[in-house]
Amino acid sequence: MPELPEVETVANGVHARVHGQTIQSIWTSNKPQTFKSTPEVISETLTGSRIERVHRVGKTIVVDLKRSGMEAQFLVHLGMTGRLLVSEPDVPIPPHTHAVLSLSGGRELRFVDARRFGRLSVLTTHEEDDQPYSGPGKEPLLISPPDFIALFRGRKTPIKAALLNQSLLHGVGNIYADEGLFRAGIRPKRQAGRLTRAELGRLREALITVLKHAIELGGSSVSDYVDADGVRGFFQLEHRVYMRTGQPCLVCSTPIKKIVVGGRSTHFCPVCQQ
DNA sequence: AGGTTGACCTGGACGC
DNA sequence: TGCGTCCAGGTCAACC
Repeated sequence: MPELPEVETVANGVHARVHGQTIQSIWTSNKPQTFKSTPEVISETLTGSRIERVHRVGKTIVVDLKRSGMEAQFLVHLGMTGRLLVSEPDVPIPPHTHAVLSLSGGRELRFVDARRFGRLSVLTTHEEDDQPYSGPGKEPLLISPPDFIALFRGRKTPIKAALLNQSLLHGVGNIYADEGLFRAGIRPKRQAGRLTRAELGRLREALITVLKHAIELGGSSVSDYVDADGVRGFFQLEHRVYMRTGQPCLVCSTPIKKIVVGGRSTHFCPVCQQ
């Protein structure tokens, strides 16, 4: 499931392959749920535009576009199983392909998504007060310690659920929430607003460490995640609690427990995390 | 308004 | 072998 490190890996890989190229035409499937903007609006905005930059905001891939002075952004959310692939046109179109962008360099940018939780949309900046896409929350890799602490003040929800709330911190999903909480030694069910400043300080550091390490390893491939070249990541080999239910904790050998928090499976060490 | 729950999807794992 | 059931989870709408 693509979270911040996977999305960043894909965005960087796509950027390296397509920036500076012009979108010559676009094909879209007829699956309306995939399109937050209508396929017509997406097609109008993208066709003839040059790709200036591909980067990541939260879990969203942002494609900066420019055409005759007009600026726009193409937003790609991978959902659970979304893939953004740069392919030669003679490579067969995989099943569940929902958009194909033909590029001036001869290759295609393809959006493939079996489970269809992914979303495509466009933002146009017509006027001066239209801001580029900034996401629903704060960037985990950039937030200061005081701002991080302030996010959770007064919150009664479990810290695990608060970490998954993208309007607070965006980019963290189920894997890195569990891994961050383990490395910070904090129980997922603790009330967010009752964590001490020291604990939140540790949590921020743990999240940054684990996210950066995962980016270095190309992300976690737990289901069918692959980067822009279709290559899997390696961070799943570094997971200490996620999907390790019943296996011994790598620190204290206590079996890892699995519970449900905020409707999501949650893995933790009952001894190391208090 | 903050918090919680279920719907949306489909492939894969599992049980009989 | 094959069928049915369950599970995975990012996000959003609906509800409390």
